[in-house]
Amino acid sequence: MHEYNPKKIESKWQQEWKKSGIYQAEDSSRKPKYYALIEFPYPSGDGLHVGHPRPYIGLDVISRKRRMEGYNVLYPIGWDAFGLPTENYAIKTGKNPRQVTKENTNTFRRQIQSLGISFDWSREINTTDPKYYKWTQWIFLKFLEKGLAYKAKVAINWCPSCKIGLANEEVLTHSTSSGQAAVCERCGTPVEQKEKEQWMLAITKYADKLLSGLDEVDYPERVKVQQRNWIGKSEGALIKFDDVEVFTTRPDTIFGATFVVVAGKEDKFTGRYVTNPATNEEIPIWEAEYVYGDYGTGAIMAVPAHDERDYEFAKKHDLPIRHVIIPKLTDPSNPHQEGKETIFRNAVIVIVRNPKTNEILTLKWKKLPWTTFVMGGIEEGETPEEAAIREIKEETGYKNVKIIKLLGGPVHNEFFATHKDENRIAHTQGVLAELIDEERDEVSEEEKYKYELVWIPDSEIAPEELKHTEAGELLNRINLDSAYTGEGILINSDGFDGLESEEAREKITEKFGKKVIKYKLRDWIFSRQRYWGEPIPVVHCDECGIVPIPEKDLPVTLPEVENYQPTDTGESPLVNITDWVNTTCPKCGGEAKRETDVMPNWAGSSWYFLRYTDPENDQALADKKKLEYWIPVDWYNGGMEHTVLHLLYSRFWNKFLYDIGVVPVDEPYKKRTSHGLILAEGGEKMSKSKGNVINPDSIVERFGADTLRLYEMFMGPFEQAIEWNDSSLAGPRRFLERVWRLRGRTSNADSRGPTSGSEVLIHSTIKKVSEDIEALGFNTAVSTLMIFANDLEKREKISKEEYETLLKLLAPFAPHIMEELWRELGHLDSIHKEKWPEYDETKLVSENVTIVVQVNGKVRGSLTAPRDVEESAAVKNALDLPEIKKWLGDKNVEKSIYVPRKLVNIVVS
RNA sequence: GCCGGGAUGGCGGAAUUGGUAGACGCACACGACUCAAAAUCGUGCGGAGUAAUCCAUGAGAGUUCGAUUCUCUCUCCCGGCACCA
Repeated sequence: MHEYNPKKIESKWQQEWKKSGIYQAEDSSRKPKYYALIEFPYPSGDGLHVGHPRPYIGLDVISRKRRMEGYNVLYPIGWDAFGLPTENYAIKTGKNPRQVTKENTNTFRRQIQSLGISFDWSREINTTDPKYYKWTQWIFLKFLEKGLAYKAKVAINWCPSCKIGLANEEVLTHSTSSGQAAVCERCGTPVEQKEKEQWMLAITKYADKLLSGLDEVDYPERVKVQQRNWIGKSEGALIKFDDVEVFTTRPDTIFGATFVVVAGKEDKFTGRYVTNPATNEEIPIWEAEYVYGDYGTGAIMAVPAHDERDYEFAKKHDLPIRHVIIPKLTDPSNPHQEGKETIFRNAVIVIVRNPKTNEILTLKWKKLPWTTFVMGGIEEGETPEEAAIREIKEETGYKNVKIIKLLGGPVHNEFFATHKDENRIAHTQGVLAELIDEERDEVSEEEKYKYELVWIPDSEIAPEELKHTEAGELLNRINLDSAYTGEGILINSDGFDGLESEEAREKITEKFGKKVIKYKLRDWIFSRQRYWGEPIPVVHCDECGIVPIPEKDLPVTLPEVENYQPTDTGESPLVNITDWVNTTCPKCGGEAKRETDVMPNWAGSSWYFLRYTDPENDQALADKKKLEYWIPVDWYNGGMEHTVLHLLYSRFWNKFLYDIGVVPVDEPYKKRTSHGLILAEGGEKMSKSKGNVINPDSIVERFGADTLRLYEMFMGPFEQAIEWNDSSLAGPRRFLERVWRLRGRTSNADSRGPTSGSEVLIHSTIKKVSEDIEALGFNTAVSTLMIFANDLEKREKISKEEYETLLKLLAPFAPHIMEELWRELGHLDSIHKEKWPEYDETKLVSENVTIVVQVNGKVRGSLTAPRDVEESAAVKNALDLPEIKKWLGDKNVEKSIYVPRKLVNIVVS
């Protein structure tokens, strides 16, 4: 038999597959459809590196398996080719961006095709093709028509190096020694704010739909969390403090609002007073940086008792703190009882500390199983501090104590007082006190009789040993200097006292303000003042204003230009192409100028998955029937870096197109997964500038595409970042060679089925490989196949059926070599059209099982027994094993544990 | 600071309704074949110990007959958010 020569067979089968078109999706088929999608690449001048194909191979394995399972699969590819790097490269080299794009896509195409990915190349698209961007422009006009595209003067993030405005999503915040710096995502230059007229897309109108849609899709939780964070929805109230309107999510705390804070630069407010509409108090307006001018109303009501930032601010400027929300506790062992009277009282709990010994005073009750702190009711007209001092004297006799501080606000505690047979609600104020000296008076006989005093070192105080439900909360507060930001019961809130936060929010909002929903999400700045993008298809006419280009005149194509340099004024280089700019108004026929801004590079990728269903259509972005057949995408894999950019934008566009009746479903992607990056050896990202890029061409040259594919699937968990390791490629290559050589053992074996002993292995292999592939466990799927092949290798004869099963299971991973071996076995048609192997559930377990024997939980031996062996027999056999007897000696067998088919544990003492 | 995810041999990594830790592969060592080398095949390969055996899944505690897996505390690493009222 000849040697395994990947170079020869890989190009042979690639040509063969191309000729027969076996990976082309059918637009009408009786088979169920499956749409697998990867993020189409940006064809940069650097060419492909070994990280690019990882997702392509992953979904290729899925796609190939799906075809074998009888699906009509669409697995397309194209080029996301508009954008800055190409334009900058073109400027630098004096080439035309169109030409650069063509060269780059040729390189990428050749490289990807050398890997034998089962893309349907007949549907290849390119966002820079006028036949494609005609429809990008068409969608823009629909946005315009529906009022979702508009022009606005906004402060944009301007990158002085790229000379381009950036969307919020394209700006990174970096921590620096001097605080936070906003920098350009692409080049790292600090961004400047620049006021400019910009085209905007009203993505905020879709904020709620983008949020609620997440509930029905199968995305990784962290992707959903990131999108939710980015949208940043919060429900609250707008409330007027005279002419200052504030936004708050906690209207339930309004009675604690002791001042108002406005964002900086709001000079007209500072030094003034406004009325708190709830308390009718005059409260001051302060100005602080922690309030943002561009969120909410740019003003807040400050509730220092219940907001950390307000609390810090109030402490610093000595502003009043009023507690209006108190935590609600109930005693789980003594809950309120039905039909009993409920008694309310205000109380103090006093934590008395002796600073000399660092001990805390507790009272150990004599007739009751309680340990408590000093405590008692607050009497009419008494402050909590006064009540505390009085109770200390009465209960302990200590004469000289001082109050250190109140422990935050009161706590609401509900319990049933067994000794009094009544329900109690106590609002308990924690007080911290210290002994000045240890001088004591005698306490009354009555008090002496009730309890003894026990001093406990403060490090040993255990809240669960104290009777008070609120003990833990109060002890925490000793060292805490902060606001209570949780929810609870309202106090000091006039007619709202006793309500819980949630109900109070409703009622207070109703009375003093109005309900409102705010988002962090901003409208999408859609203009770029560059050349290499889709022209925004409108003209500016002195008579008619902004006029859209009629649909029949689309696309508005980019003019050929000599000079692409961006301008320092921030205008597009297109403004200088007067031939192109000067045109006539489609409405009045008068003179008009074309819009010179182009779209951001996110535009083309926001709808490309729709175009694959019908890439040549010149009457619509895609035929409606085809969209109905193919959309939604069943499985979309892409990088985490696109979670709040591309993924959010394309969901937005799809929802819009759904609303205007163009696409059939509102969520474009049923399932989303993400792959981990492949890092250079040493753990750094691969980049041309670092010179650590590994080109797949060299790997294909040395090992072959099948080895590269297999290695990328085997190297580690698909979703995790992993370092490239050149020497590890040898393993997958050797494995393929072994599979190649195994064919020699099958030639004379005409026995059909596997022998009974190997049946368990083959069925469990099929099961595990099938399941692992679905769960992105490609690495363990491959190792399972290696185990299977290793087992076959040890046998003298291999049945054809077993060998063919191995080939079929490996076909999605290493398609060329498996095709070759398959044909060598005499098959006339492709292995990739074969049926995916199925397993028989009843053949997954063997007659005999190995049972591990432990003594006191440590493995000391094993035995073989029939799989349905009785517990008593298993234990008896275990006890009879010589290696077990050794461990038992004359010890007493206390008990045994039997896990069926797995383990016996003998417990001795 | 808050929210996720993670830490297992020299290396990549397996194993979780708690049940033989280190599958599979890389590297390495020794042996066979060879004049020799490569390739291939075989054996070994967490640490200590001649061995019996003991120790070992970031650290410490707990629950359990039994813990990489569950609970608590802590350390470090990665990702996201970061005054959003």
